[in-house]
Amino acid sequence: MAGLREDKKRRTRQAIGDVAMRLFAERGFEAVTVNEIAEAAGVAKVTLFKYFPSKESLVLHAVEEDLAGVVIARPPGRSPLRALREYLLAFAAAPIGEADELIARMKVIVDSPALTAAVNRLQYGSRRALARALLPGGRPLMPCETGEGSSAPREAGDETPPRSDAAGDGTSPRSDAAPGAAGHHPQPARAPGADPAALAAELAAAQISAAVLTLQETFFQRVAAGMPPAEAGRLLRGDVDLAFDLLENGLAWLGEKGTT
Amino acid sequence: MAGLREDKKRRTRQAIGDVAMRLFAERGFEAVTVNEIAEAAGVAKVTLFKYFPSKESLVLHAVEEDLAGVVIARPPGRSPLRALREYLLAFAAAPIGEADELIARMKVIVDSPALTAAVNRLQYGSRRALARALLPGGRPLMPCETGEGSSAPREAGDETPPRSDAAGDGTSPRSDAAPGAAGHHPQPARAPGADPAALAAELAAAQISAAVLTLQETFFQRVAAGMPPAEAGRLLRGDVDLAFDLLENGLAWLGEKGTT
DNA sequence: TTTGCTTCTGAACCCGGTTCATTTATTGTG
DNA sequence: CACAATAAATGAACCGGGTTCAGAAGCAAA
Repeated sequence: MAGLREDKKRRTRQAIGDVAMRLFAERGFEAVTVNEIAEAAGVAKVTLFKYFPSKESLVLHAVEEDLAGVVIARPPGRSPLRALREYLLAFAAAPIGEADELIARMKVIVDSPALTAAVNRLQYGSRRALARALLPGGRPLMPCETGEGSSAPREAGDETPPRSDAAGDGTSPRSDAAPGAAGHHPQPARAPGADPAALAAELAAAQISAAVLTLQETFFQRVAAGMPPAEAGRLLRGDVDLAFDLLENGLAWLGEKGTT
Repeated sequence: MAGLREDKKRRTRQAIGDVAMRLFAERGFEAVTVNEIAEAAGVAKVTLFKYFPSKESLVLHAVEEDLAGVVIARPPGRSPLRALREYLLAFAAAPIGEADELIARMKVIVDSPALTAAVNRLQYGSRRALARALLPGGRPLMPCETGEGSSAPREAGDETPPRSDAAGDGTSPRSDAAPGAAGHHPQPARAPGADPAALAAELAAAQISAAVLTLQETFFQRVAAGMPPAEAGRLLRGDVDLAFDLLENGLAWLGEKGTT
């Protein structure tokens, strides 16, 4: 039960990740080869790829938003948008541990086109999940009872750093599959039928997801540029409110001048 | 001037693209290697890569939305959202030539995770351009004085065609760059300063862009599933209206029942 | 210790993409 | 027409991410 073996595995994984981040921070993501990382970590390349499914995952294994989970787990009576807004506000207010390591990671991400693209890809995946969560699909989506305005003050320090990842770190390398026959998407690719509710959910998910990604990017860039995380968090709170006001109230103001 | 050479080049490019699409349609994107394509087209691999910057670009060289251009070129007095809506409605209404070839292309794209990811990447690029276009440019964004409605500056299509896409079809392969020194992003990565107007533009662009991508995907999937393009276009018109109504009026309805 | 399992390893391989020196057209000029 | 100058095509070697495979440790229970 002790899992002496498990322990060694955990430490190996940690070691690989650490040395990789160190090299990336020193020389940039694209300038470090996986061979170097493996050698520096004292393992074979093939071993490295058993612990991390791709080079990208060495950086992104922790970066993951599970918006769908937030929506699904929201307390009854709360609208999805409000749940998401509060989730992000809580994230912005949470003290960020290990700032240095985090800053380095963000710097590496922001400085690498390949990695920002990978972040985008991750977001695309979570978007599909969010769309399903928004659909009154499976179970009771909205009790409609509209709890009273704004009480329910959100248990202060409850954790919820992004920690909620379902299946390990995304960023899988080979999606290869059978060529001849049918499609082979992660998601079954929603039926092309003309269900306006499904499309509405998909559109809403896309908008929300894109907005959250933009917030995340802005935050990353600020931190990567050297702003202390606490300060960046403070700014992020304002940004979250702006973003969700836009989401809720729409962009009709676009084209008029005084936007505030 | 005749450009006998140019002509040959054009035909070679066409031939490569054609044979590639044929192979992709037969066996799927990932199951065909560039070596095969080159051999089947009767050229060397290196020649293929002189005509197309990447394997993906063999499929995506035509797929490109320039939303920023639509916004910039809109007639005076028209809001960006309205211009975009009309642009998409026009696209939906336009008769689509060469349906068969188009269907095959969409099938290939929809069936390949790598290609859908690439489409996403393209969209990400155009999103930045759209954000810039939504910002009333270097100059006065919100003088707060609210000039009457629309007379604003904006000499129609004069200089500063911010020429979004720099080099032909996107999907370039090597973004490599110097490791040690500063960043090297395509876009200078907007300043992390806290300009709410810039952020609002970025958020609006993200939402719009995501919505358009969703529309595009839906359309693609319908066509790839065998729906005649004319029919898909008709459905697309309704979808466009739904999407832009959502964009303009917001998602506040989320969580209430009767969506419609 | 022996048996059985998991993990690790090295080496070869695939594929997308690039470099480079060389060959093969095409073009413009005397 | 011949002849350079120029542009394009070629093959072969190379790089880096990622996989496969046979076999060599390492650990656990007997």
